[in-house]
Amino acid sequence: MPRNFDFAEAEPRLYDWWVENGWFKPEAAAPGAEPFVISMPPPNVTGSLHIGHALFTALEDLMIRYERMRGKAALWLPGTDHAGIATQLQVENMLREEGASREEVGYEEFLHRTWQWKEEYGGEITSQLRRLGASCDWDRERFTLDDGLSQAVQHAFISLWEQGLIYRGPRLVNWSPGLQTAVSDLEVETVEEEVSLYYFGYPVEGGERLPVATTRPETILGDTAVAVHPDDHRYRHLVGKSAYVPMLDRAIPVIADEHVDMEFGAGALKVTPGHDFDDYELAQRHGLSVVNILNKDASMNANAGKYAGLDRYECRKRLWADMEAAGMTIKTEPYRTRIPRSQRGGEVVEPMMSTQWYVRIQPLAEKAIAAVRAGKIKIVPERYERVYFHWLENIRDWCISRQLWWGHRIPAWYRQTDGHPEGEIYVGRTPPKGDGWIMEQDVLDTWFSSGLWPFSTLGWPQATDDLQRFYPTQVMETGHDILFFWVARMIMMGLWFTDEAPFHTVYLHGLVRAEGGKKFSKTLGNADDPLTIVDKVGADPLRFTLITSGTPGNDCHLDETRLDHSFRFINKAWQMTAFINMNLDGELAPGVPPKEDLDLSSRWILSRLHRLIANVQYLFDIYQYGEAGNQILAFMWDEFAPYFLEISKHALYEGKARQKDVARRVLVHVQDCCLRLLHPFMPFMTEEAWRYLPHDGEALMMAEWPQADSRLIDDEAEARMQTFLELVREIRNTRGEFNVDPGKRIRAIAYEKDATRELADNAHILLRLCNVDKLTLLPDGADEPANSAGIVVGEIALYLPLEGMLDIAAECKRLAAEDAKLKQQIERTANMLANENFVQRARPDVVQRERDRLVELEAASSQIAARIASLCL
RNA sequence: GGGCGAUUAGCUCAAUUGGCAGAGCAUCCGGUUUACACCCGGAAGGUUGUAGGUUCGAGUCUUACAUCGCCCA
Repeated sequence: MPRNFDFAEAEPRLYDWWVENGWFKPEAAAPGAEPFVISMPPPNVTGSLHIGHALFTALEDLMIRYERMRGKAALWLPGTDHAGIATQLQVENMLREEGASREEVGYEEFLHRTWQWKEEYGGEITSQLRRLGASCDWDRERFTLDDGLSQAVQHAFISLWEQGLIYRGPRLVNWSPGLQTAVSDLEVETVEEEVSLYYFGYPVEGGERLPVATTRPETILGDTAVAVHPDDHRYRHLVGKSAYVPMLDRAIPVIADEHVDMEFGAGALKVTPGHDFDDYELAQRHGLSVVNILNKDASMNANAGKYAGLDRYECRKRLWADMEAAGMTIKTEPYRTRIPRSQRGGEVVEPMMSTQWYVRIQPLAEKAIAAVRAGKIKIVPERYERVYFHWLENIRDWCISRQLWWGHRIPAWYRQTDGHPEGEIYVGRTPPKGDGWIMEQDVLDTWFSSGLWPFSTLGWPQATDDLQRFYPTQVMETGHDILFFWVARMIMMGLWFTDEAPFHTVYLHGLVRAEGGKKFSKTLGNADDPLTIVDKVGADPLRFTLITSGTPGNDCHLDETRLDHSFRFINKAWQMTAFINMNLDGELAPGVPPKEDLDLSSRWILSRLHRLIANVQYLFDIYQYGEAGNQILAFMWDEFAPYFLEISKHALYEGKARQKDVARRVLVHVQDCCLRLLHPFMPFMTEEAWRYLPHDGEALMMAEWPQADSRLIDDEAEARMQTFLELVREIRNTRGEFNVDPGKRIRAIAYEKDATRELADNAHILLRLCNVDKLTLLPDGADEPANSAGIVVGEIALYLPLEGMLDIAAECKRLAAEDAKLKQQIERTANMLANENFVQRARPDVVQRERDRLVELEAASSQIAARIASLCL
């Protein structure tokens, strides 16, 4: 076995080997095996791997590998998302570099170029996932613009239309002037920013001025009313009169509405229904007209009069300057308010009137709420269920059309009637009979197709074999930041179209943050490329670190020192395997030796192991993978390696054949189980190391997941071993105290009784762990050993003859300190037991534990006292 | 304005139904014991954000507050 695990060599080799054997496919399981399916959250096809992908890969691959080892027909279905806006922007950038534009090359050519681009770069992300060890079924890989998925999208759209759940119409939408498309509410981020609040007097008939404040003066040009609160005695008398739009002199009414905030600004409100959502609603109530003053690129249109053609911000400046000159302005002051910005690109989004396609979402949302309420879908962590409900209960119709070229073209057709180019609408895959039908130009929101992902990837709407066998899926694992965008929409669409919850569990992970606590993202430019980490340390440490760095749903920081620690743990586990491997010799009977052959340390380590297995199982059941990983590490590094491996050297190097065999079988069993438990966390090292242990079966990834065997859990062995290990630590400390050379072998002496006889039977423990080569038992009443340091753990007292090295004064000081510590603990425990309430109300096992502890502490204390009496007084 | 999360060792984080607060890194001391210096043995480091409440017992449950972060309006 090689001295170190060469991850750079082994990772690609093992991955190819796994793939070649078809083990990533659900068909690798026994026929009729219960399926376990995860649809991979499809990364953007334009994207390259960032740390968030690495996290979901680590988690999902862990779940999949675990279930696969449990014998399930595990299917992790991978794919990518066409990411309408993002991809289109990439290709437009490319064209710009060539000095061209989307419009110049034209629709057909642009799509051609985009597909070309996708073919060239779209595979990058999936090849990166492979480097992390993702055990997905690549033969089933899907892309949201595939034929099959496109048909699913068309089918869904047409069904919703036929059910009256899709409508088209002019509404106020979030308009992205740079991208020149509508975006949904979710794609707009509002962030508080420092802006100016402009105060001015609105001219009213009769010469009065109605003071108004706005952060967007250019929208004055689109005002269709000025509103005051009906109870506002300052302005009540103006209601019903006309006001005049500054610089345009357009007459608009002064109206009264209870929604006007008398406290804000100067107390009156300018109403711009064409460019403000609240004003739009207000206008609806009052039957006001709507004026649009913007072009699609956010320059001013003809309704802006002499300002037409100006950019929105240029217009703001000019208009304000003109109003100032006209003496209409009052003041400007700094003001903090929330500015809506496009999630993609960051430009300020304008509410604008536009004709778009919408999903009437209420009926779908109701089903989605009911499914979670009824427990058909569980969200982990549970607290996100409230977030989910809140969003769905207040949901607004979903604007699904986008003015893009890259995406699923809406299957709708228009024909001119009575001079209206869109006078007649038909929805269907192909145009209806007759001439003059023109296909809709708009495409669908990418999330519309993503919403179908768990079933469209399996062949829906066709009743394929895969759909029948693998749908519904089991777990949806993704980031909590896309709970609304994606998870809720998948649940809505899944329930609506398949009448089944698309998965029974939603596991939401947190975001991986960089040093400053900022969200990793490409636009922030601080996303460390996970592959540079993989190049440096391999995929296993990255995966293990990501999984053990946080708890479900909570954000975590990726800490380099933890990464380093994971790397060293992987080396440690490799070295442990190497040790066992080099101590094998010939055939070994499989499984755990019979109980009568097991010595104390074997019974102890097997008990600890099976307790660990039970714990890990419990933790996996409640999705606490990080804690499970940490417990496996702690068991291996803090118990198995430093104690059992060391102790086993005695049997291996000096034992009889039978003892060697038992030791080997226990070592192999424990390490084999550990590698199995670790495999879902770190597939590469474990797979490679496992080959060097005796094993059945070809690959660890296809080996059985360990089951805790309660017959091997042995409280008594654990307790007695615990005492011995405490003695070991005490001896080490005492040696240190008196500067005994670590390499020097020393003796120990004890009075003979049951516990010390057992210790003598296991004297090799002391030899291997603290270099005590001989334990002498004295009969009762024998003289106390001279020149010895004394050690007490529970009822066992040991004397370490230290000849010239012992300093009596120092030893007395040490004993006194030890005694003081014991007395303190005795007091605490005694007080607890003296408390009637505690004894009567606490759980019996807790009370018993305290009683046992008290007995042990008192035994130790009296022995220390005796030692002090004979040595120091 | 409403909701959620976080606050634990110098730093990054754990702590499974409430039962003696733990790791890693950093710090200090000591070690080339034939699996591992990618290592081993030790030490130090805490009023668990603040103030109350429930309980025999609170990091954990509860109330209020503070600071930071996120989501929704």
